[in-house]
Amino acid sequence: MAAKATSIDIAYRAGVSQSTVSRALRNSPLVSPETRERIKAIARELNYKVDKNASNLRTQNSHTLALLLCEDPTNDDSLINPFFLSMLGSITRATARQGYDLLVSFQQLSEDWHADYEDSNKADGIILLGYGDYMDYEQKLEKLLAQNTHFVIWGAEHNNKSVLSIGCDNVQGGVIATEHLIGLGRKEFAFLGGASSHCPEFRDRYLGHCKALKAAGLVVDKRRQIDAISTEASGYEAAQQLLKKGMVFDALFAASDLIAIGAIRALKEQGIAVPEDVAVVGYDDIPVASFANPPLTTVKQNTQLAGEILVESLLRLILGKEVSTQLIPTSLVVRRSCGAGAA
Amino acid sequence: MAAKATSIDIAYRAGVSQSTVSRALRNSPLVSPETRERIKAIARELNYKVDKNASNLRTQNSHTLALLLCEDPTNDDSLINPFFLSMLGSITRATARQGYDLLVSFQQLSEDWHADYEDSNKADGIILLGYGDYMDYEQKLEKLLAQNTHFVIWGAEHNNKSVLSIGCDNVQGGVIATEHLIGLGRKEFAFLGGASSHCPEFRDRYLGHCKALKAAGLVVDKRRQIDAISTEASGYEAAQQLLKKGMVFDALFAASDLIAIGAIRALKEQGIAVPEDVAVVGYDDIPVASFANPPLTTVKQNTQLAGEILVESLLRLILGKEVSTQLIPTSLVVRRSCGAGAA
DNA sequence: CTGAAAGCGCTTACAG
DNA sequence: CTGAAAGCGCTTACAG
Repeated sequence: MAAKATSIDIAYRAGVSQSTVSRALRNSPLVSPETRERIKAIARELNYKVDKNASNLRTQNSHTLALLLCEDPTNDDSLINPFFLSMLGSITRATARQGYDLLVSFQQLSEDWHADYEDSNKADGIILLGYGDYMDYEQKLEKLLAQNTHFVIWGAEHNNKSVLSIGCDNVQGGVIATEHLIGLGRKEFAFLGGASSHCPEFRDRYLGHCKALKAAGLVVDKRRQIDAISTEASGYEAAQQLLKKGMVFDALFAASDLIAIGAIRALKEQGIAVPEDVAVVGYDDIPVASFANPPLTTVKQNTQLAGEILVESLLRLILGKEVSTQLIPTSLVVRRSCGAGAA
Repeated sequence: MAAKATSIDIAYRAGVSQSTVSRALRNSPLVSPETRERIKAIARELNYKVDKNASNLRTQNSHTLALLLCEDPTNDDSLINPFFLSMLGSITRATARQGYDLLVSFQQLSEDWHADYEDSNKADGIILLGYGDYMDYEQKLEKLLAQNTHFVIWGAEHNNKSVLSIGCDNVQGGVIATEHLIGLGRKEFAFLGGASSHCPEFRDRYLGHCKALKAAGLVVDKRRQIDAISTEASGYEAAQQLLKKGMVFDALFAASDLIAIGAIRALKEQGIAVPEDVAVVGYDDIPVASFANPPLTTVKQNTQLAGEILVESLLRLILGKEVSTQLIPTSLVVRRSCGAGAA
């Protein structure tokens, strides 16, 4: 394998200094167009690429962002939440579009994650992507702040206002899902998913849910809210609990699609028809949602936009520009599980 | 923000030379245990992290791998094949376990991808992950080879033997799916998915399918093979074509789960019961498979193992150790769509 | 066991 | 417009 070409090799062939090569390749106006083209031609020929380690060392920035996926350690069996996949896709694209590279890693594997990337100059900033429970990371976030690390987290607004967070408007999502069901004539609601602040996304969805109920003059019955985590099994169990308690309801709003799908299975087993007896709406619009039986009406998060805003905000933060916590609106995808006409 | 600490700052505080600091932090046996601990304590206190750009520049390797997702440009709407997500997860984990970082990018966005990472010393090697059709990349692969880039591709064995490929044994997958259906008494088979070498994974699944049929003394009817790409819509359409041609069959093997799900929809629309009239087996075991109606029997690829082997092989290649193209065995996940007893 | 020194390949003031 | 030179922060022979 021929040794990799350096700017000195090019300088030698072009008969100029190494500084000129560097300038030409960076399109500096200080170098004459002819010289620049000649140098570029030689660079192409030698398959030259600027050594990022050297240029990053010199300029003290890496043009790289790091994405940390903070997952529940429960589902480590290579089962990533499909919502994250979608986010990963849009973040990857947004990062590339901005001319940055993206390092990806999982939180579990690096005890020392809070410092790993930016402190070692491998990344200029960090995106934290996790579902819900950032409480566990509280201390680590503090440390990140203390170290002046540039980072942005996905999710609900954080208690600490200095933490920049970008997330979908979960309250609004809860509202539109509930309003839709109310509009279809439903009156007795159940909600599956955590309502504690330990799970801020779910809590906000529940808050939106309650807000819409109150606005419509409907009862909020705390007994019809059952905690659940975002798995099919948990949704199944939560719905069973609800039925075992003898609760009567004609509408069910689940804090995630997986919960909704598990709940539908439990309802069906008890001979309860969806949507005839109970209308169901989920949250996330994961790919499975459209294949559920009946196809699931759900609140969709705009992951495309979310990824772009995450990356853009982080970049602004890195550049010292003004940034602010943002909420991204959600939209309802109507399918059959809610009892509306749609296919 | 306090300037980042360097090894010189530590040396100053510890009253030793910078060389000694570097040695201590790298656990060199050349430095006395007491000195080492003292230096490490100071490093911790100052929140010091080795500057990767500097160390990589010096050692000329990056301890980073790059993952290039080569997707069909058709589904760029942040819709990544869930199979890739699973692979991404296991590759990320395997990479971290080996002490490497992982850069992720999508092929579409970087015209010049073949050279981007390794040539700029940002990565020591590249993993190419794509579904099927590497023909489009043929030239780029040649270039990678010519440049002596370290890379490994996911998928079927490549014509060019110098290309290191790791993939699941698609022929064997086709065999076990078909044998299972034969064991259930099915006799007339249809196959949905490309059979040309343009789509090597699908072709191999088809070859395995035919192999099993022949071994059982059953007919291989080319008219019952319809091309399809890995989408629900394509599967739906392919099944419709099959029916329109008046083909009779009691078993259907689809080259992917999405194709199978689309096909089931088409069959149902024609009043054909699955699995009673036609038993169906898919391929991939994507999350949707277990939620399909009926739940889909499918061939599962061991993504966990695959990710590990990809990473390990690439690392061996980088280190100049011996490596060889490998096939990973597949397994059948039996659900209801094939007509076997399982739930 | 430790230190002084070279050098990885760039970028960018500084001097013409 | 161009070149000579410094320096980014490390690692590692070399010399003790």
